[in-house]
Amino acid sequence: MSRRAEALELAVLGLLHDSPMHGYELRKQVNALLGWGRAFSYGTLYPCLKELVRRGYLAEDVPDRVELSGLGGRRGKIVYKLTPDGKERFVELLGRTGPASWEDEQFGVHFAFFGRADSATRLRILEGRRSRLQERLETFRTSLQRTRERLDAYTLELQRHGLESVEREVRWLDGLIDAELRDTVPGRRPVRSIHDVTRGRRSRTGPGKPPGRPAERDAGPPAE
Amino acid sequence: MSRRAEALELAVLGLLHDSPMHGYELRKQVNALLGWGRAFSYGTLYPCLKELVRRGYLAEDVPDRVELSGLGGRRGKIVYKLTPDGKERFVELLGRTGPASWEDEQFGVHFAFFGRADSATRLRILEGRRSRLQERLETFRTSLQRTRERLDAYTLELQRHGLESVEREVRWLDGLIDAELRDTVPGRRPVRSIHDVTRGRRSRTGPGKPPGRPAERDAGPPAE
DNA sequence: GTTAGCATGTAAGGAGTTACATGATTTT
DNA sequence: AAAATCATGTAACTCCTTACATGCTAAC
Repeated sequence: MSRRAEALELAVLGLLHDSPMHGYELRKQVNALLGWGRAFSYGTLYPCLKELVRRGYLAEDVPDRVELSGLGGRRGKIVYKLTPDGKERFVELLGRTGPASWEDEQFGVHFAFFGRADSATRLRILEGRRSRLQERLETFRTSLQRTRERLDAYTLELQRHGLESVEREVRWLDGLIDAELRDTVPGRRPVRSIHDVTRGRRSRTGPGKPPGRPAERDAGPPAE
Repeated sequence: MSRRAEALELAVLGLLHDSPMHGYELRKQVNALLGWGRAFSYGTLYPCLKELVRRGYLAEDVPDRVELSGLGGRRGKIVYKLTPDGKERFVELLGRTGPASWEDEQFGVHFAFFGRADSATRLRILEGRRSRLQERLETFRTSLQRTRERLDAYTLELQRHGLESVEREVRWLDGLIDAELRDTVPGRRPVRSIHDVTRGRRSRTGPGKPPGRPAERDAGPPAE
């Protein structure tokens, strides 16, 4: 089973946990959750639902239109909902903190359901993702350094922009990790607002920059 | 042929235009160009090279190890280079400004070779991409507005972050478009530095997109 | 002399989309 | 009553990766 398919499973379980739905509606929600280029087609979703039913994680609510047998086959909304086994499965998937959970395909779904995970899980995934991105950054930077001379302005600008995007995401993660630590380590206050957090303190890498600055630009590539 | 495969073709032609290479080296360069999650495997690259040779766009430089015939088959670096037909093909692909050129799969490659395209092409692609992203933004925002109430802090933060990233890319494009206009419309100075441009003026959301609006030709398959 | 990286290829298989088939319900 | 959208499904196909097979060349 691919990482993407696992992401789909988690998304389906998580969304149906909230409220039962039929496939058509579910697809829209899943795709909204996964965002932009991660959309799934019906050809993927329906078979996946069938499989989850087969494994006992979902139950189908077929509207009682029994009488119409004989022809065609039933055509009516099928509402899916989680079984107790499904809820168990959801919790199990939610608690997984291996590399898969912070790769591109799955990080988003895991994050979306962070509200139902415990703080330790959140922290492991956030930190895993951060170091994954930093790794990516390093590969990027070194390979850029080797070829910098031979690149024209546009290619260079493309690389620079890519680099900046990843750097930005690292800083975002820094903020979230900070918040996670602040909220749990000292006094165990519940998470209340994540919003102000992203422009709170950051930089767990250095002393610098007291709070306040809206962080609009900056981030020049590494000094050197 | 998929959009991704077209991106690969353009990348291969563009990189070999600069300097002949063998497959192994080429793969690294291609993947560096396409960046992060867009990497291709040998299973894709080698057949692609063969195909481009078959179509007459590439020529193989097999080192003259002729004598060793009979057994195994040749094992030596095969250096690929562009044929005149290949150069023509590159220019043709480079000049294409249809929807495909600004979708996620291909925008990056097109941008990387902007140095060899004319300003009109650059402008069409940049504007096409910008309006594509703005479209995405709008879908996002409206669907967010409908569901905002029922989302918890983490889901909301994920959406907010996604939105911000796209907004950021739009502003980046604004800067590039501005630069393109400044450099070509008034006095035809050559492009010199793209770097300072990204923090130039922005806000192009008003009524007037000055020059020719992006033409909707060459039939992209409708999104949904 | 053996590991590690360079280098080329291919066959099998998986994952997911497209295109189609069908029909219900709502809107115009 | 037509059009649009909601809704469910499946078979064929495409693209791409994985895993394997082969052998060269440099370093340790």
